[in-house]
Amino acid sequence: MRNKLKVLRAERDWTQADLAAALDVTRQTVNAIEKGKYDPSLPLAFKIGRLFEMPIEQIFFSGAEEA
Amino acid sequence: MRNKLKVLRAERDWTQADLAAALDVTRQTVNAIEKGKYDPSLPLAFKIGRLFEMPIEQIFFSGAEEA
DNA sequence: TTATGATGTAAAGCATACTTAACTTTATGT
DNA sequence: ACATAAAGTTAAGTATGCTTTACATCATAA
Repeated sequence: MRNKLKVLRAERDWTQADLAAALDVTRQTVNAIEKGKYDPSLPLAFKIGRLFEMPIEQIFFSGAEEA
Repeated sequence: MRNKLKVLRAERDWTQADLAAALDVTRQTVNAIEKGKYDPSLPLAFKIGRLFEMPIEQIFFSGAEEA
């Protein structure tokens, strides 16, 4: 699953640590999600959507590869 | 996290087993999610959204309780 | 009553999400 | 060169998502 976190962060000039704090997760978690190491849980995805004020589908997209 | 799975299923007259098959998960998984025992992973939530042709936020909603 | 389909539930196991702690790399500025 | 901030990465541990197997409950119907 790909995502726009890095761009959304850049638009706001936020560090990974800033975003992590806003989401109440660790910096490592933000880094891992941003780098596609794993997908966020649904609750965390909702938090992200709320924070950036956009639908989850506009932030995360399941590339053609996945089921 | 609450959800409308039971209603969406009812509207289509699908059993939990039908939905499970459509999502390629087990019947127990559908039952557990439907009963709020746990939340689906983000990829599964996407599949559900695609299947019912509606945004994830229209199927799942984080009630006031959760972070 | 007996059978059948749908739903509910539980235990054990594997995979994934997330944490803490620590170290490395890259870029920027002095 | 040295310091610092940001990003990248790793290991070990806990929690959650999902599977398989199995059994229990409930409604409908023959």
